[in-house]
Amino acid sequence: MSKRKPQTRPRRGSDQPTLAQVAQMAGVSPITASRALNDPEKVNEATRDRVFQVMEHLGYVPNLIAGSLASSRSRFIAVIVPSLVNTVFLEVIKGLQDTFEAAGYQILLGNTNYDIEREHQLVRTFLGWSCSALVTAGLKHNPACRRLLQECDRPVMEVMELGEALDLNVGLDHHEAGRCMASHLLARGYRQPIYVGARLADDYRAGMRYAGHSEVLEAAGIASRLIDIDQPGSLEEGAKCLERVRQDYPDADVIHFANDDLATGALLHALRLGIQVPDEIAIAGFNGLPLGQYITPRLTTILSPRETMGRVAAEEILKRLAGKRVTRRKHDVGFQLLNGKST
Amino acid sequence: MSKRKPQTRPRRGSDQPTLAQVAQMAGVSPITASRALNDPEKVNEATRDRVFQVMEHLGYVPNLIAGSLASSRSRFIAVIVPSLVNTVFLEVIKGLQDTFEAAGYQILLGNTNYDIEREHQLVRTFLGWSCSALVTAGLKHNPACRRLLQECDRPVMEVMELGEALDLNVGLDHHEAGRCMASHLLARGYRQPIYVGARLADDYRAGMRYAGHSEVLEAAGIASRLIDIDQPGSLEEGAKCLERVRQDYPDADVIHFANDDLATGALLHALRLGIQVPDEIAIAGFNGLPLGQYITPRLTTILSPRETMGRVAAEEILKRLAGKRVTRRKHDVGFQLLNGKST
DNA sequence: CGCTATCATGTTAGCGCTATCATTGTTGTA
DNA sequence: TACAACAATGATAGCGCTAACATGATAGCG
Repeated sequence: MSKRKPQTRPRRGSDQPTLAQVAQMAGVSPITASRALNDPEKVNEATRDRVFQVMEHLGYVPNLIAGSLASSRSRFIAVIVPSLVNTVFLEVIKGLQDTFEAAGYQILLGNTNYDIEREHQLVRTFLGWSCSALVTAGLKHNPACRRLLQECDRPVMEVMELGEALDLNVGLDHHEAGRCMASHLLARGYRQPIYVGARLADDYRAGMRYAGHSEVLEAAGIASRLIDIDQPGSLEEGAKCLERVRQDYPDADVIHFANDDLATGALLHALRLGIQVPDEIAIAGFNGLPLGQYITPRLTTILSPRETMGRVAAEEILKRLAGKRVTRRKHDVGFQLLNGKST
Repeated sequence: MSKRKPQTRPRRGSDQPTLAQVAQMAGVSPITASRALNDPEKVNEATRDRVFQVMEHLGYVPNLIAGSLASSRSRFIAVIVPSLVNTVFLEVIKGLQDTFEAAGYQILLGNTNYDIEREHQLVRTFLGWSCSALVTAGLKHNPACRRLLQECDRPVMEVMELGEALDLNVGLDHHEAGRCMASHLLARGYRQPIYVGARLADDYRAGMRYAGHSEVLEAAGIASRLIDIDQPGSLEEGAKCLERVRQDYPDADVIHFANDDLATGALLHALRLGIQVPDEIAIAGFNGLPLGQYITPRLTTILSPRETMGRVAAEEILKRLAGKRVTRRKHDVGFQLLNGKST
């Protein structure tokens, strides 16, 4: 028998109408239909209207995958965060989202769960989607991931903290924030402070704040003391920590918590137990969450401009993508001491 | 008259290595290299190792866009929520994310900002990315969007509330939740309740809870009263509402808030003003956020299983994508009355 | 030994779109 | 009138990958 030679092998992906079909019905070439969508000014108005009418009629939905492949541009922005539980990252994401969505970009969200290998995997995946830029929380990456980011030839933005960045960098100086709060505590007369963090190995930015805190204390001749619990920060853990400090370090006159969740938990628990804050023990936090600002006594904390961080990061990336020369690679969004009544 | 020369027109997208290059270096055909990645069992182990070695050597990153186009499958899941500010949606997203990411799917997150036209636009975009399934918060869509969802021929999941769904549906009965809380309030002896919501036109699920609330009250011969503020729910707005109720409705004996943010704000404000809760006025909320459960008096509220909702929704979709017959299209995740000390 | 089943790999032809260059007709202008 | 400049559209050839089918080698079996 005859061997079947190159015969047409049907293989339609979806049964959606294609640009080619639209073009044919409108009596134009596919490229004109394409231009009507992506470059409307280059197409005669009458033609354009006709094309749009057919699109409407057929319920045409552009296949963005095909378009991206052909143009090797994807309008994706990769965003990699270590956690979605923490509202801090959520607010950064929101700042990014609002800005990028308005500019017609789609965010690809990745969550590493504080696993640095996972980050590498996510970066690979997102590069595979031809993302236009990458945003990652923090400056810590494994070597392979760092190499990928360095060589991927598109804007790479590291947010949250400032330091030796690969490319763009928007954040705040956590070390300085730790110093700031410690100085405040000293100025208020506290001499037996204790720092309480939650999983500092993961939340290494809290560790940086502790380093700043220690530095200031030691300069004043005071030894710094640390408790690092093995639970994510929460109201409940904050309460537990308060009790633990009262028991194990009865001389402590102030607890400097790594975040507002812990601090607020401790504060509420103190109220409940009838412990006078700040007279018996003072409490400070970090983040400036609404909650801490809404209880009495108002929590002393440091406000981190989270949404701003996302917005600024997005704006800088957009500038780069628009081909503008970027003068400043590093943006310090700063922080603000909220002098409450808990210290 | 020589027309034109079909001369080769170079056009490389990125300068990344391609599968073809990998294949050539490994001395196999492209399809074998492709199989080594996507169907490892179908390739001889020695060959596979050789291919992987070359990939490693070249720093090959698979172009997922090309792969998706060729296979018309994308491993994207579209998730459309009306807001990112509200932690409620965040927790649903988290449930979705964890489950889908573990199954190798990537979430495409869209935020409508309570704009129903925007939802339509997002659905179009996401269909353009050949997403494998769509998840939207709520059952309300504009007609064009509804048609798209109906005809897109892939799993469509509507989460948050139960009702007349297009396809799959996971959520809870908000009307019943409203009834539940109202019954509780009646049982506790309150007779002058007032319901306070924030932007009920947007947050229509809170409106459904109000409907349930009214129904129960009216059955008991009590007229229902409503305040609908034009701000998103927050601690601060909750506090303002408390004052407003005290002034405009001095007879009110309980405030049933549409959410815990408002309720907690009111509760904290009452503490601050020295108003006795629940003796002078009782307070109830909805959601079961940790905060409300962590203050004294503990907030009476209804716990909505948010992360569970996301997880169940993802699991149902995955079942469908795996080709399993889905027996139940509708999943009621229920809710739980948290009987606190504020009522 | 002939025959089928299975494995490992290859050939060909797209997926649906856009970059690049080419072609036509129209207008401006010296 | 000649010619450049432009506006509108089209022909062709990919983007990088995989589906569908094909092939050759080896194994299994009565």
